[in-house]
Amino acid sequence: MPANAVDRLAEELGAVAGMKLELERPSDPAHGDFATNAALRAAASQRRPPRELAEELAAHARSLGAVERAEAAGPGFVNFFLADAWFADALAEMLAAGRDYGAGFAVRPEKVQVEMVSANPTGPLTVASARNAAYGDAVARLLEFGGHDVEREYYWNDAGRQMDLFRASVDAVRRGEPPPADGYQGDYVALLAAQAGDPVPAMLEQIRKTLHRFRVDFDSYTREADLADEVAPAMARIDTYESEGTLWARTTAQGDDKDRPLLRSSDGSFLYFASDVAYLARKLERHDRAIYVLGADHHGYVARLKAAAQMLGYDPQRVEVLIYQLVHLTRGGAQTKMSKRRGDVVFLDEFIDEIGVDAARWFLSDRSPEQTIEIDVDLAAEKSQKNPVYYVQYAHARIAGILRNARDAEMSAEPRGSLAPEERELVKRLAEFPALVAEAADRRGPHAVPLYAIRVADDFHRFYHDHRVLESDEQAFRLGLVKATQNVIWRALDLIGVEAPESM
RNA sequence: GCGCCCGUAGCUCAGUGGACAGAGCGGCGGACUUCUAAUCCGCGGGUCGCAGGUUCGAAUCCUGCCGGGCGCACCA
Repeated sequence: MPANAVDRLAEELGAVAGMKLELERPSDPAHGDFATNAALRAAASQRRPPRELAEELAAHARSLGAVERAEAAGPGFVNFFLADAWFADALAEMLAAGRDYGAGFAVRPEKVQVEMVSANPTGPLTVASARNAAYGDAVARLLEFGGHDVEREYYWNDAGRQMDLFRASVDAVRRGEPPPADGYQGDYVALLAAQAGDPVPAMLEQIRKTLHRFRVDFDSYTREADLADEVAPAMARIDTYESEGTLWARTTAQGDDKDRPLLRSSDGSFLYFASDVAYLARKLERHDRAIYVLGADHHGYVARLKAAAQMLGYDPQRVEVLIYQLVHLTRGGAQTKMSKRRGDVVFLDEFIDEIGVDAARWFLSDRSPEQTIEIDVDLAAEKSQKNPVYYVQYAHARIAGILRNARDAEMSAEPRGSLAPEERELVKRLAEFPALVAEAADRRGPHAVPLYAIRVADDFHRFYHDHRVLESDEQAFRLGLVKATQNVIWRALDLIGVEAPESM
C-alpha cells in the first residue's frame, strides 16, 4: 500500500476506474482539490472521446468515501473535491511519521558515493566550490532521506604541477622572495609561510574546517597517492595502444571525442587520467553508484569517465556526473571575478561572514544546477522580508512559539467541525512533500525543495493570519496541523543544510 | 569550427506535453487590543530569443538560426 495519502488516493481512483492515473494540484481552486488528465492521455489508445472517458472516471470516483464530488471538466480533465475525512487521514500519517514524513522513497536502496568539492588545496575555498558543496551535499541529503547509503568523498592531490607551484610560492615568501611566475599570492600564502612544514596538508585542514562551518562534512578523503598501487592494474584492464612515444586509452571507441594519453612521454610517469581510471575502478568496486559533482568548466570529463567505466567493464549507468553552472557575485550591480591566484577573490569564509551560513546555503541551493547563479551579496545579507530564507524560518519560529505556549496540550488529526479553506490548503501542501522530495532526488534537483518550502510558509502564514490555534474550538486539530507543518519545514530546510530556529 | 548549458514579467528565477504561463524582489494602496506585523490582503506588468516542424494540445519534443556563458592540454 502506498505510503502517503495522495498516492493512495490515486491508486484507489485508478482501481475503480480501471486505469492508472496521476493526480496533480490544479492552480485554479474551482478545479478541485486534485485533478487528473488521465482521460486525455487514454483517449487516443482507447479510441474514445476524452470527455466521455472523463465522465466515466468521475462517476466511478464518486463511489469512494474520500471523494465528495467529482466532475469532468474542460477538454477531458476530472476534478476531485475531497471530503474532510481524507484530510484527517493525511494529517494522521504526517503526525505518525514526524520529521521522517516523506522519507524512504528509494525503490531499491543503493550504496552511493557522492564525490564533491575535491578542490586542490592550493588556497581557501571560493564561492565556486561553495556551490559544489551546497549542491552535492543537498543531493547527498536527499539520497539519504530516500533510504540510500551515502558516502561523501573528497579527492585531493598532494603532488603535481599546481601543488609544486603552490609549495614554491610559500617557500618563496619564507625566503623573502617574490612568488614564481604564475605562482600563488595573497594573505593566506603569507600565513602559511609563517607556519613551519608542508603547506598542503595545512591548507586542506583549513578547507575541511570551512566546509564544516558550511555544514558539509566528509566521510572519506582520498589522495591521488592512495591510488598508486592500483593504477597499473587498472591500465591492464582497459583498451590501450602505443603511439607518439606514449600510451593511450582508446576512449573514442566509447564515445569520447578524443583518445586520452596515460603517460607523460618525457618521464613515463602516469598522467591524471590514469589515476582517474584507477579511482573510478575503486569507486565502482566499493559502491553501486558513483556520483561526481563537477562545475561546468569540467563538463568535458563526462564522456571520458563514461568511456572509462565502459572499458573497465562496468555499466556506465552506474557513473553519474552532475554538472552545475558557475556563480557570479554582484554587489550593487558590479561583478566580482573569482580567481585563486589573484588578490581580489571572494572566499567562502568571507562570503559566510557576510551573509551567514543559512543565507549562503539557501542562495546556492535554490536555483536549478544548470542555471548560472547570480547572487547580489548586499541583498542576500539583508535580514529582512526581502529574503526568502528568513520568511521560511520565521514560519518555523512562529510555530515553535505556539507549541511553547501550548505546553503539552493534546493534538489530533481529527477536526471537530468542518475544515476551513486555509486548513485544507495547508494539509494539501504538506501532502505534496513525499512526491516532491522523491522527484527532487530522482532528478538530482534539490532546488525544488527550498522553492516548495516557500509555498509551505505561504500557506502557513495565511492560515495563521486567519485562524487562532490556542483556545480555539479546533485547538487539538490545529496543534496537529501546525506541528506537521513545522516538521515539513524543518525537513525541507535540513535537506539544504539550513537551520530551523525556535525563535527569531 | 566542434561539444555542453542558458535565453520566460523591469530584475532574479520556477515550470522535462495538458485547463487563462507562475513566484520572489522592486512599484502603488490597505490590515496589529490577538499564539511573533521578519506577517497578511488588494492592484499592475508576457511576441515564453526568432523561424519552421511533430501533436487533438508545445514554454516543454525535433530541425535551423540569433544572442550569452563554459569547455575543446602529455594541467588538474
